[in-house]
Amino acid sequence: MKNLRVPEATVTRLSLYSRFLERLDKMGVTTISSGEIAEGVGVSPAQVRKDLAYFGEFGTRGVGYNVNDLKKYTLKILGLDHPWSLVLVGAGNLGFALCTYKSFNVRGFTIKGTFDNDQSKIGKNIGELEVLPIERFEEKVKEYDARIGIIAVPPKAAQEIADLMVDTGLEAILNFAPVALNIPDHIEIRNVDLSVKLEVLTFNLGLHTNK
Amino acid sequence: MKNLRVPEATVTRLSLYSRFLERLDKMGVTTISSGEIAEGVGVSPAQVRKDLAYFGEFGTRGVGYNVNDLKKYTLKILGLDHPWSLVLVGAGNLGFALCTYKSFNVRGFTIKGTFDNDQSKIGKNIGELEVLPIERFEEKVKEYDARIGIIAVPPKAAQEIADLMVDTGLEAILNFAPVALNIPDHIEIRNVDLSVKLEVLTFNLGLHTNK
DNA sequence: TAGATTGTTAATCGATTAACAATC
DNA sequence: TAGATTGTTAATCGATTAACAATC
Repeated sequence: MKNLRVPEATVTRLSLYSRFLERLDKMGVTTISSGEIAEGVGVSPAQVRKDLAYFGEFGTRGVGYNVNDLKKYTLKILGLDHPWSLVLVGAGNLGFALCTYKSFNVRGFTIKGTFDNDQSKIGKNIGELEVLPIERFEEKVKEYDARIGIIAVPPKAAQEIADLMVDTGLEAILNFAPVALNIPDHIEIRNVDLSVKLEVLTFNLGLHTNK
Repeated sequence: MKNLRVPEATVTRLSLYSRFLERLDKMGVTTISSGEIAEGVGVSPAQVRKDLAYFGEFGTRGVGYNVNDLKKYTLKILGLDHPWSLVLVGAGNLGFALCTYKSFNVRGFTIKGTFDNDQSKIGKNIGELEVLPIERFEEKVKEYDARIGIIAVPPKAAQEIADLMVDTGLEAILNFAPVALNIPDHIEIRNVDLSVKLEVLTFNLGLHTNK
């Protein structure tokens, strides 16, 4: 089944399958069933097959999937068959953690530039990366050919930085600031909202206690 | 409509409403309509009313909602009418960033203890918080009366730490390690998966380019 | 051939949206 | 009263699950 609108939940799971397959591949596993993938990432076997079916027929009936092939297909589908250059604004503790976050590199993401407007941070190094003044943002985005920006500034500064990213021509934003950003429709944006996740937990803990 | 099963998406949005209401309340806004809340967090007005209706009738027809009251109700529903003590394992860059993350405190979350098994990290300070050896985890969880644990260790160590948290009697886990953890059903777990979010972005950028 | 597992369809389940009566 | 906005129901939409024929 090609060319259907793909649910975002499917894309999210595809990313999980992909990472799991990469691990299996490194371990030398050559063949795997939908049931084993399902168990490995915590979903149902039918779901795995349905998700993959959006993009093609990758398996062999009676046998399963070739791990290395399926790994490559999933990477291709996710756009990870080539590396991605990112830029990050906000060289605070979170920005620092993201710049040094190993799992990004494994998947082909490299933060090429980090920016801040705080004089006490500019010029300092994060690994091999020098924190640059926000004034040099546009210049560097072009130089690195970055299409994705990460926002790791305090809530109050987030909209301003989002505007800057849009104006500079970035196409996608990963936002860690806990605010809803106003962004034109043609820009992809996803929020990583740390408090919200915790609050889902406290809500559920409350449910148990009250019953 | 009380006592229905509440969709997780509703809880997530409730958390967004709650934070938005807190901001409005601080700004001195006293009354607000579902349409204004909707605009503030980026959903539809019908959705706001439907979400709130799971928990009661908080508004006045023809008028809207009292900001301060609704703020308090949402906090109560989310279990945020009292503070929460958290413990965190993994004093790397991400653990450090989480320990110093301001937005947690605003919502009543305090990381009371940080643990690691790396001798080079133990004894160091994160703010006023001393990094303790993992051996003292259980003792301190009891002391702090913590019910929620945060996992910020490398993928390979994550399952082991999850087991430790379960054995210690924690009831909920926020996992930042990019692996699926095996956890008994009665423990609440949510994953914050940074790469996955980026990959949803690259997938979507690919869609645009291919058309 | 017998056993296993995929790909796909149909059935189920759940969430969102639209519409509007109730009511301030 | 007229205008505004909620709470709720019904309609729509979409995603997940179950089942099974196809086929290795």
